[in-house]
Amino acid sequence: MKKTSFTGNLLFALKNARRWRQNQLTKFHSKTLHARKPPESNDFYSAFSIHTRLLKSSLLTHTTATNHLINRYAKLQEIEHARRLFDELPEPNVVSWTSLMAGYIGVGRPEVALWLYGRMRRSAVLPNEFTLTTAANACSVLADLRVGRGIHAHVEVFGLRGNLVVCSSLVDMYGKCNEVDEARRVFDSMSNKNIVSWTSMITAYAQSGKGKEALHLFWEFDYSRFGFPNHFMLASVVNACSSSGSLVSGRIAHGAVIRYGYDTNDVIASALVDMYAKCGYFNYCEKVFRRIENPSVFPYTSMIVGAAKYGLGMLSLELLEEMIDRGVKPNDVTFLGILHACSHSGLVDDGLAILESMDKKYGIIPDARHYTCVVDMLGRIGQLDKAYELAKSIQVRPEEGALLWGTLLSASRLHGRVEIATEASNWLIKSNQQLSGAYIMLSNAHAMVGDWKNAHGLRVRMKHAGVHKARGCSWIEINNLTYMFYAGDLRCPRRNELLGLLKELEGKMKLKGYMGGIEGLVFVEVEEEGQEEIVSLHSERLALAFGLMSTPKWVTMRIMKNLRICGACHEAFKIISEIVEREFIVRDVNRFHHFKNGSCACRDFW
DNA sequence: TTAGGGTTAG
Repeated sequence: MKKTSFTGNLLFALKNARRWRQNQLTKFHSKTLHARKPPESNDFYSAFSIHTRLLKSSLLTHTTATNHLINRYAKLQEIEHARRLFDELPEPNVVSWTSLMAGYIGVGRPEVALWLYGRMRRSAVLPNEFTLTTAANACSVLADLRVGRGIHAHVEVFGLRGNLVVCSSLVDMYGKCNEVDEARRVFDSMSNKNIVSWTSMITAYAQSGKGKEALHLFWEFDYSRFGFPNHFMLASVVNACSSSGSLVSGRIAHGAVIRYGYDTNDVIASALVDMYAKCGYFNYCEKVFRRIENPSVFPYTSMIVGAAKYGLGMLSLELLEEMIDRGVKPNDVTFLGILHACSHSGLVDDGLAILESMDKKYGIIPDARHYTCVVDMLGRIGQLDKAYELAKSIQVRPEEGALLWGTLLSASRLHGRVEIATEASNWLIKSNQQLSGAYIMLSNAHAMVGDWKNAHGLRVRMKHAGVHKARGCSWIEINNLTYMFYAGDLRCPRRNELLGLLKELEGKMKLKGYMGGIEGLVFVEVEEEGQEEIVSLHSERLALAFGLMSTPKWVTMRIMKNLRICGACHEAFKIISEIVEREFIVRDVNRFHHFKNGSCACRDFW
């Protein structure tokens, strides 16, 4: 069947869903009936008993026999047992090395797997396709591009570029390292492909924020050759829909998920909850979530984060309580969501109590990301000194510090704390992070005290360093069309009408207790910075003006520079779109630029 | 005897 569109592909899938499900059931029963060993035998005690037998018969120096045991312990995540057996092997072969490497990845220590690979390369044992796949997998987990490229080179050297599994793992590795073009080159070079390689490539696009490209690739996926999309692929497609903010595609994908019988699948449900939250339909999030019989930590976290986006911090806290009552253990990301929710709903005391309890009650040690949320929380309510002290007390790597000090910079700018903003900017410049914002901030700080020479000097330094400020923009999809809004764009012939509406909305917002204002956000009227702030204000203020937020002052609904769109903005933009000219409607959204960190912006579109 | 794809934050 010829498929020409995403919709076509999904409709085809829906039509064949029943046949496919029947097939799956048959396969499942046949697998169960013909299974040689019941799964219960594959546990630690059975491994231990084999271990004892090998020990008694002095076979622990026999490579093949011991490999079985290493592999079994590795799969059971009993890595210390596997390691001891390996260390005692007089002649470990490629299987011994690969099994142990895979074992270390399985217990969340991929760096040890790569270290073992290095040791193996220095020994007389040569890697095979299994070893290189495992090594590429370790690089994926670590997002280690440098080592990943080395593994790719070894794939070429050992003549394994034609191996389907090896190449799929390379596609995945490049995708996880955010080198999506490289992933595509490997994908295109593959003469053999299957559903896994296609899923890897679709996922690479979706996870790099290139949702449109992911969906385009999905259009090309040929069901008749590779079979119907499975739950892996559908989860990625749903993720691609949220990444592109495409509600229309998301709903169609949801239809396919239901008909394939995956709607209560934990992982897919998490992706659906996330998609509806990002596309502005929180009611749907709840519907999807409540259909899951026993939600794991993933859907709970998606819901907590979704509620946080809508300023429903109390709901996020209730969900945390609910999951704990049901015996679901929150993880580090759950707490990020909770702290984010507290920060955006002004629940500072709750947030601080949660931070305190993370380690004590749940055994999760807060890291730089959690502290960044707390700095954000304190910064939003103007407790800049506390936020600054906290930021200073945390030891961070430059990448982690970019977010931490960038957050502090935004908060100090918002509250007019020039001295803290200057400290934050200096940290960022010294660490070579977020240079444009830091330079502009420092320049503004000098300008504020009349030091124009230094203010100008910093601008010149910024130019010399090749640092440019991205132009802020927002976009929203309505009826399958994408509407773009640029900061400070004066080309709209009815801009006065639009600005009048914004003014009116701002007035309404003030009545609701909003204390901020343009003067509080921008110290000196600097073109680039002013543009960015105005855009962020548009979305935030519009959302607040519609009275959809529970605690307006702290709710931020930034849609600038990313694709997270809230329901309130959606409504607001619907109204605005009625008064702006058609030239603001953009049909081709394939030219999105993407930042390395996964956030997404559109530049130079016009 | 050893290998690949999906979800949650900012």
